[in-house]
Amino acid sequence: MSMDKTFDAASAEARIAAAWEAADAFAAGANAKPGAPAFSVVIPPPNVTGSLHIGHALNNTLQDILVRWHRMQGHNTLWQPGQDHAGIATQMVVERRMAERREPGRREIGREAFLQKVWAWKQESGGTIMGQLKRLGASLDWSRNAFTMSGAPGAPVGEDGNFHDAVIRVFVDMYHKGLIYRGKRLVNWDPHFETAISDLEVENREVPGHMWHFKYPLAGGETYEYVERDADGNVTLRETRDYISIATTRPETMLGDGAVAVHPDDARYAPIVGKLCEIPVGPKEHRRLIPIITDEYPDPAFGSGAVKITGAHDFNDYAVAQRNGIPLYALMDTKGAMRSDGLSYEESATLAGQIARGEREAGDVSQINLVPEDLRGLDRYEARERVVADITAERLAVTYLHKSIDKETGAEHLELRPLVDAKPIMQPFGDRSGVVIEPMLTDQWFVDTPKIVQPAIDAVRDGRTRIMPEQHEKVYFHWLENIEPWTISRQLWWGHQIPVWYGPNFEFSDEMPDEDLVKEFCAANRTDVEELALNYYSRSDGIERRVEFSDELPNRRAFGLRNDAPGKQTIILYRDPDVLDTWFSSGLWPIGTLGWPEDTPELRRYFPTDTLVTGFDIIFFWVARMMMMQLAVVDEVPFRNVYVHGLVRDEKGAKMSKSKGNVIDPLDLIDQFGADPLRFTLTSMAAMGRDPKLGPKHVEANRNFVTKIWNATRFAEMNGVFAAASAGQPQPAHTVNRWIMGETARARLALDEALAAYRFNDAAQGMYAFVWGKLCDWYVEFAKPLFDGEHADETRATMAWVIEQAITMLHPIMPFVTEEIWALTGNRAKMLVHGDWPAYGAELIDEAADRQMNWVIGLIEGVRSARAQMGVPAAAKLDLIVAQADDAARAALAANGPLVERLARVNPARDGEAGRGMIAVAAPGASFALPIGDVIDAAAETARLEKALAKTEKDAAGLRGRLSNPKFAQNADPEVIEETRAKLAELDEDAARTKGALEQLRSL
RNA sequence: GGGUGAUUAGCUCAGUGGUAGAGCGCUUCGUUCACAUCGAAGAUGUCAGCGGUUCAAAUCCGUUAUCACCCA
Repeated sequence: MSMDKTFDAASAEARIAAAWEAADAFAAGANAKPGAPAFSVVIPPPNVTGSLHIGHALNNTLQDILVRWHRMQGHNTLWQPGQDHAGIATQMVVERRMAERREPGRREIGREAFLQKVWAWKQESGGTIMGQLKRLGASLDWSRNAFTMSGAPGAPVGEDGNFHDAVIRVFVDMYHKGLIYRGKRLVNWDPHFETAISDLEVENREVPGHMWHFKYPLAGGETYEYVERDADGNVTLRETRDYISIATTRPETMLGDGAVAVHPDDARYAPIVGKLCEIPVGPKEHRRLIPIITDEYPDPAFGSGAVKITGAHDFNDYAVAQRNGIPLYALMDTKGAMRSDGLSYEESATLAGQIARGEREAGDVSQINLVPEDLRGLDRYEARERVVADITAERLAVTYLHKSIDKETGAEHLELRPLVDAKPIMQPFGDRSGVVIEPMLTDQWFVDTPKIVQPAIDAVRDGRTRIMPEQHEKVYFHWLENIEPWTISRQLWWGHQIPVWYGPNFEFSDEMPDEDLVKEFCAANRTDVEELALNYYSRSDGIERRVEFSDELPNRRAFGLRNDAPGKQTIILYRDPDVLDTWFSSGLWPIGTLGWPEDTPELRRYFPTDTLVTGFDIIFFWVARMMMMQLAVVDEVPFRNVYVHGLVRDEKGAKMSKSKGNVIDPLDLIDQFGADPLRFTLTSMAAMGRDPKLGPKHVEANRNFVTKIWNATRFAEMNGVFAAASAGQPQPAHTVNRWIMGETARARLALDEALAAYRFNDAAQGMYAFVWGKLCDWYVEFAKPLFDGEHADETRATMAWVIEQAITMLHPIMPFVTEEIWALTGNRAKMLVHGDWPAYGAELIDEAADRQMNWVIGLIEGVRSARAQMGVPAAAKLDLIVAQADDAARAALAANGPLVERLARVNPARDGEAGRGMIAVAAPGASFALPIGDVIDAAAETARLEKALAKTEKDAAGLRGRLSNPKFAQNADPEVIEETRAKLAELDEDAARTKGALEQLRSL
């Protein structure tokens, strides 16, 4: 057998991955020792439409390290894979595909047929990311692959999991506990997908916008004195006004204004609070009047200090409207166009006027449509232009005087222009659709999060779940402590349909608002619903009633009842057409993937899970919701640790984005360098609380690390190291071998400590320093002269062991190359993926060997440095004259002579005197001289030594100053004082030797 | 506006109180059979500024500046 010069990642990775899979190496409980503790991790389920990006690569590398580490320790390990069904994204992908194929649209083919197409798509293309994770080396238990829509009605064979049952069961339970309710509230509405979305699916971005300033005339031509003052109270403006000035970025919503609000302390508007003003849009004859009210919300320093209140189209305004009993007039339809339904503008304006004057209770205002006929059906942006144009034409825009000079006549020209500020404004965008989100007043289902939030807060406060790094706990608490109800209904087809059926309300009255005319029945299936319904509809009125299900949404005022014959009625129930937010199902991921609501062995063994590894961007989306849901449903935390990693950025620290074109595809990096270097790079950058900045350079550097350890193994193999090796831990006699075993133990201790603390970067960098800096740079070099001597056997055994230990410890980070080396270097009973994690520690550290080898390394470095600085040709072999040496130094030299000779390129040491033509090298307890011939440049040697002396003396002076400070002696740790003394003594000795060498140089 | 974090070598970053490190890059040298995807040697720092606590501060506290992210 002989090894190639480099590790061929491309061919080896596929082969090794196949071998792992064939051996079921990643199955739950694989390699578990009897009675071993469990270790379980659930993957943050990637989106079924997704493909692997660099963030997934980081996230899954870190999880894989933890999982492989525990599995090798013999723990009963499960890493649970799966995907979520991504309601909006998937529906979008499938609809787009249907359009590309010129197939009839979703509404034409109907819900059931559409869902079949989604399932077909899922089975065909939904597994992309899972295959990509395999390329990364992720050791997930693929046999347990889960899906948040598994087991839903219509799911094809092979998709028959339990997840649907779990989701429905939770909804029904929470409904009956009063934790889920239906209501009309302002929600984020995506006009593109025509569905509600949660606030977390909204991205607020600053975009260029405009601020218009308009005059709302006071009712009946009233006037008031408007006074503005500066900070000192001096009047800066005083004028009589017959209007109040309003600033807005959304003029089209003026049509739905219910009031104008000013701050209660704002003296400028005090004279007109409580009066009515006129909205300056719409047909002149039906101008609406709205009240001027006070509320804490307006900021007197912002704009004019007066704010128009459009409760149905702005979240802040909604709150003001709620506080002050201002009606909410909806202006738009589901596509974000101006409404065309409901009453005529004239009727609507009349009713609204009566409400504003207090002549009429607001009540249900849903039929009131305050969009003038000429604007109905227009897109919201067209409507905006029209409104602005109309107001400007009517001279009700606030204006400023624009001065220009006619170039030809030189005449000064004054003109009033409308005041429009171009300025950046924050706008909400749908994170999937990219269109501007419209706050909309709609009927939706909500989780009453304030009712279930406390256990999730407590669990982190009392440490049952730990979030790392700690700073993210603050984010978690802050969000949960200010939590809003969670909108969980979506106006989509792909998802878990809400298990609520509607029938007629038998307690209705004519005054009831529409939504109370229905009776809700919530149950997991039709049988249960039928029972609930029959229970409700059985009256002692002698009429026999049966229940029928329908998908048709009946007319609300006459629905749900059919008289079949005298004394016989059929109640028609229809199901809520909406589906649940994908995150509602993902929130149940830990229990759902383990088989809940069944009481499965997996649930008992692996729940609660150990560690959740995730990005900070989904702390709210996911971590907080899983905490709330699991605690609400099974009264247990879903995981004990949450490790939050950073966001992978490009080399310059910029966020990766398609539009910037700086996206790094992990699969490209794997193709180019291999999965191991990518994994190692991401790991070494995963410092707690920092964002890794990744460039191909880094990956290349770590590919070289793979090559390095590969070649160290190749060297060992060429020297018969593995042929001779016997299994087990060697007990060598030679200092070099004893030393490297101690270094191996140190590496093991540091690695386990780092991994236990989730300090992935320390784990990777520690192994890098050990393998390259200790094993390759020194041990392999030291071993070369030993392969022929009396210590040849033990050196081979030690090298075999050290390499085996190194690849074992590196396996969690770099599974492929280590598995390959494992197979090439021995007849193994099992694969390295199931290798035994080492447990040795400090007992392998031989302090004497340590001291001796560090002395040897120091001497070799001293000689090399002196040679290089004095320009001695690299090939020249010098004599090594021992001018002076203590016993320890002599012993070290005697034991390691051949090593020093080889690595420092010197002849065997001999005693002698330093003299002409020699350069000086000092080591602890010894002085050496190296004759380099008569051509020595005395000036250069003097300069070299003086430079070294200056540094030593400077360091020594610092230490001396510290030691001579009485307060230091008084306050510092005795250990620290002792260390400082020892260090100073060493420096003094070093300085003395160098001085001696300098004197000698001068005297010659 | 509020919150959080960052600021350390040319670059990317480690460094939780004892006098500063790594990788990459750079300079010089090197075909001795593990590796040129390598080796040896070398240069490079007001640890953002200011103030404080301490025997001792990159590290703790305050403050300023700049940048980034999150939330309004």
